[in-house]
Amino acid sequence: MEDIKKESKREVTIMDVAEKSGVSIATVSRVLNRTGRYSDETSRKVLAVAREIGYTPNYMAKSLKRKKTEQIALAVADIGNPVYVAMAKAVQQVVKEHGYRLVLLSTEALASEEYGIIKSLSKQYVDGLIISPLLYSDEHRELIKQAARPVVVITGSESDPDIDSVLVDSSQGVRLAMEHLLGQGRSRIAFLNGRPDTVPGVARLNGYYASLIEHGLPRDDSLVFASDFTLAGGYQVAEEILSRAKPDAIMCANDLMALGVMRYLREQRLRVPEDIAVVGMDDIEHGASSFPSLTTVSLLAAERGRMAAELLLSRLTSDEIQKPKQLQVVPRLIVRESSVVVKG
Amino acid sequence: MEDIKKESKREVTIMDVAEKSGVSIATVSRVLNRTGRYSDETSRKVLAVAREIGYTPNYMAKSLKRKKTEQIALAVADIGNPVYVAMAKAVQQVVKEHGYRLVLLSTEALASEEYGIIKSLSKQYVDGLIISPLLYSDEHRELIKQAARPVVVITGSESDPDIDSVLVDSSQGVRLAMEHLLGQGRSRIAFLNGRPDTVPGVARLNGYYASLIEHGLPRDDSLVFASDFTLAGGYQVAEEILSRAKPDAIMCANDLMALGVMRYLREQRLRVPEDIAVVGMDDIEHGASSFPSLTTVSLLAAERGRMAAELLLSRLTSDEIQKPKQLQVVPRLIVRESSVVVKG
DNA sequence: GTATTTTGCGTAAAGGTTTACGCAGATCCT
DNA sequence: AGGATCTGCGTAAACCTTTACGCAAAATAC
Repeated sequence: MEDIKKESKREVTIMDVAEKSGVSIATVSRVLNRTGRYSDETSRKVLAVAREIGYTPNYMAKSLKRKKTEQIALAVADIGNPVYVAMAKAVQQVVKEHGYRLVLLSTEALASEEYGIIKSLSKQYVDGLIISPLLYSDEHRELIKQAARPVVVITGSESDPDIDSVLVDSSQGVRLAMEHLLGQGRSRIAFLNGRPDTVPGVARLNGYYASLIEHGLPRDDSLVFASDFTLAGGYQVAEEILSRAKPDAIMCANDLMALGVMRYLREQRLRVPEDIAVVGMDDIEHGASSFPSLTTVSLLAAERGRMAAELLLSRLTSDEIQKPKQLQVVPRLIVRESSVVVKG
Repeated sequence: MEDIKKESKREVTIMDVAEKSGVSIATVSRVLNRTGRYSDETSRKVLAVAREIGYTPNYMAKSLKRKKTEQIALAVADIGNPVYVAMAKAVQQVVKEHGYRLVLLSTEALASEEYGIIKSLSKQYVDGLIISPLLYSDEHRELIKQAARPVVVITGSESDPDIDSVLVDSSQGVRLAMEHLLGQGRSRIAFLNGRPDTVPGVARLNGYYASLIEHGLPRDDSLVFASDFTLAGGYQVAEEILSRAKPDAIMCANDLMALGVMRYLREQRLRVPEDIAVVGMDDIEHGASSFPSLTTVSLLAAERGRMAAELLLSRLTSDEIQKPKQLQVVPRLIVRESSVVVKG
């Protein structure tokens, strides 16, 4: 039983095509890229030979020379969250229309991962980056400003004026939802936050507090809970919310946690919305088809993805320097069954 | 108002580091890659300079020379399907442990996309590919065999013996579920397929038919429907299923469609499982927390992802040629509320 | 003390492209 | 017919690394 070493079959290069068709590599390159001048006859010959011997360009070499990869990256915290999937799909569509490819990176909410991506971005396999960081520290901002490729940030309501950003005020979104709940006669509204050290975590909690103040309600920290933005996380913390806060409504910082909470409530034979109203945020597809369907606040993830992609592409294709842009989108309340008692 | 052209600030290269630290580029490269021989003193100096002037390697040049990118790709049909997300997460974890990065590609179920990826794979920005094709034609197989980088296919129950594959017999999975439904006393079981021209579409429909034969039931094509494996698709076709087939159970080819169907049933005030039982397939997280929770068949997506990743990495790291492997996983029935009537 | 090995580092080639430049021949103008 | 312009193509440099090879100096051996 002998070990057979891999024979490293040499790749077929542009030189092979050139030789076999009796022209120079420059000509082959011109034909293949439809650039410069060449006759119809040589074009036909070169293309025929290329197909015959199965030539495909080496993108490493190509982009080393061109300083372009025709790829862009989207870095999100957790691809398990449908809201990022929706964002990714929107980005994908836009970049594809422009002949770019999308590379999806999931950072698992690790700042170190994010730093690494931004830092080595300069010479990575992408021409630009869209990043939606869960955390958005000074270090992020510093790295992004120094990054050697265009970066667009999708984040909360405030960014750095020197950084291209697509913003949404999710604190405002929470206020919309709170207003709705209060309007439905709920008075003891618990708040289930995600990780409180993250951008959305901070913003949404602020929205909750701001809303209480607006309505002259007392701030009661025993009504505030935190989990991790996942369905399982919402499910786990639900018991504690019920036993400790005894609320008549639960405002959740995102839809996944809201669905987790509703699952627990159902298991406890509690009726939503009759016993407890539940509201989420993000407007993921599953919220529309859950039972009861979930009242939520849309932060227009797809729209923001589209805007970010278009902004990034405009940076890549134009070679004039333009002032950094700050685009904004406004949250929208979507009322469904989980928060409105229908009188039979 | 004048157009300011981007000044293309020259990247800092290994030559800059070499010059500033008074050594040759070879030495810098050795220090940076911890390879070959160099003294402690030069190491310190080089590293200091590199950090000072902010050097980061150009991966294009590096991989052109090394013929390695330290990246692998996972191509799936639809990243909007949570089952692929679960798969991706498992792959991500494995490759990360080995110092590789995962690039996620969503083909939107287009065979042409898949062909393109496999073809140009040889000189793309990845060292290997894991692909879970919705369609799996002869052309796929041919291209995969000729691909210049290792490819692992995640697909149904049969592949090519010359291709590294991770398999699961989803037809068997459907039979498990059917057996369960029949055991619950259901007799008029409709089948909601996904796209029937796909690998899973064919397999699952076959499983349905096989199951009927096993139990001596007549084949009734008016009970068979097709959609597109999405939640919205399941929702849309549900009305037709009800009006045309009048079933007492609906076997869905995947969980997303099952959730869509359940949503429609609820809107129609039909009780699941009392009026109609519903079973899905894939075991996505949302199925466990839907109401009622969804009986399903797990095809062990995460496990298959893990296996595929490990297989691919073993191909990449060992340089002995080994016979292609066919790994298999067996489906598992998961009974939940949507198919079992509890007597109160 | 010389002979051998080890150490540290530099030179230069290679990896596969794209592209600026230049040259010869064909075409056009007057 | 002589000059200018256009056309098609080749030569060679550049993109930034890694690495085989070789050489001088230092360390070790006897």
